[in-house]
Amino acid sequence: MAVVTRIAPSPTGDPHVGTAYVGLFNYALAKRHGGRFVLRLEDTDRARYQPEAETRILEMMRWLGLTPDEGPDVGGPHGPYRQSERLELYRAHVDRLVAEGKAYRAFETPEELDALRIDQKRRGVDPGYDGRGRTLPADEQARRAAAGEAHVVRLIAPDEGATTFHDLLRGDVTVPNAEIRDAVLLKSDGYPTYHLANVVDDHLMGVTHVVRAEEWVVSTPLHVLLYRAFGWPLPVFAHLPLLRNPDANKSKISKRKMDTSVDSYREQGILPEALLNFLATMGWSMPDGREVFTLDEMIAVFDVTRVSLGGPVFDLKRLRHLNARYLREVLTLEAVADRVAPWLRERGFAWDDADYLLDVVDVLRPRAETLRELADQAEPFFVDRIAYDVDARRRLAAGQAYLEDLEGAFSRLEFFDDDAIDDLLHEYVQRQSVRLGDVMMPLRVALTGTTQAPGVVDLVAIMGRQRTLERLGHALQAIQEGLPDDDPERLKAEAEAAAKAAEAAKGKRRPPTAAEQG
RNA sequence: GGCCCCUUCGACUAGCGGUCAGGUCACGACCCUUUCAAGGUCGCGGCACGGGUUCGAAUCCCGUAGGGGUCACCA
Repeated sequence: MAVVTRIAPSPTGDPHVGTAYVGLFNYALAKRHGGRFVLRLEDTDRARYQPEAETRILEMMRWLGLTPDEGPDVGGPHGPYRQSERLELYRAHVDRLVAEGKAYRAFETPEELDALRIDQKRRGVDPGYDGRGRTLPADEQARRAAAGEAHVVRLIAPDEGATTFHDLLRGDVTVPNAEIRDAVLLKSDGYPTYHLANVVDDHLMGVTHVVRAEEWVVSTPLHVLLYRAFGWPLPVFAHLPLLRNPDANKSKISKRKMDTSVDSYREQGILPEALLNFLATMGWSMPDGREVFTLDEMIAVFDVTRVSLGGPVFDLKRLRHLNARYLREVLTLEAVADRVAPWLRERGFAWDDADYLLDVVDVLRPRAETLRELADQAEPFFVDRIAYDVDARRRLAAGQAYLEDLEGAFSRLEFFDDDAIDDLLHEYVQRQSVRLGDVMMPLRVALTGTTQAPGVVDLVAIMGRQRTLERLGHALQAIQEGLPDDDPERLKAEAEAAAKAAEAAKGKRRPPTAAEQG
């Protein structure tokens, strides 16, 4: 039997890392068995619905490479894949349950239910719907409904006994039926609740394995009751552990306590393959212990049974470290250059030949954990003017004499390559009988404006004679003028203004304002 | 609070009756070194607790504690 899994996100906000997490495992399970992966939008909460969230979820899946075989954007034999477009289906199924006496129409208003809960709390009784609507005669239910009276449809859940389901990861889970109330199946606005829509859709879409987050464990018995009411076979259930906040208690991951938006990580320069790899290690591990692996490598050996149940903390440091490893050892130099190029262009940086970019990325990639950091550090290689930070200015003044000598030496250097530069520098240092750093640091600072940068020989070689001499000239001038460029804030503001202007010029986001044009 | 689930270094995990309890991140030290990184070496640090079962328990059972989830006309 073909394996069919699904991810059923709710378009109510930013694309969530939890969706990516559960999506990854569903995708891997389906692909491992040559099955299908379905994406279904659970947009039945019209109060929280956000139209743009829908496209952002689809875009997130595309970005991650977890492309569904069936879904709202790609279609499929069991569509539509948007629950709001399947209302008739749910209504028909509910009608059937009502006709068979397995569900009933209940007419309590939300206010009445609130009052009931308050009363129950006061009496010290467990809160929850008490099934009072069950006693309303069927013809009475039908009459009031036909008259247009607002109502919901509830499932008749057994009061006695217990319901058990088998979880692939936890074994049998049993919940007393007394805990399962007569759940609302169809809301008064005609939309189904999660429970109904979920069961109906999973069945109709042929879902064989329901892999979802642990928060659904306790409602699974209700789903089992529904499957039974319809006379449908049960899918295999597996509940993944909940991703946790890095707080003391490890509570369920929430945007109140940490960044849960995949878009946000993308904007920070996290690579999709690093995020996937990271997510894969949350509760799961490669049988051979490898910690860096691709999606395909994961699929090749994926076994949902290997999922461990402790709630894994979403640790940013580990994500960043993994991302850094992708930048410097997993992806090829060319690939990293391709990834970072858009970030550089966004900053208004330009380069003539691809090799220049490659050289820059080559020296920077061991120093950056994200694409954003890489782009930030690349700035001195692309801008015309650099700003000197506090440390830099101190080192500059101390190195004035060396910089003057080197300006001459570099301009006279015949072959401007790595070896020649290296020789020149070391010979110079030896002749001056000073410490290497006394010369290198002022030079580094003159070239980059900061003390934390790649090796000087690399810098000079990559920047080339012209840019190197320009930088030295500018630095020497600055020193003579008492370092008037000692306001990095101002230069930064200028750079940002320039970048904004470049962006506006491209007309990407909006037309330039009159002020900007003038 | 009721119910359900979970419990190996600070974090992510390997382990599935006999291991000096292994790896990764983080942290610390040292090496390398023109700075910062990267890299290398080493270190720190754990089976929640108590009972069983067994010749033998991180591994099996029970209890306790702790944590999480859930108790909506949200998913």
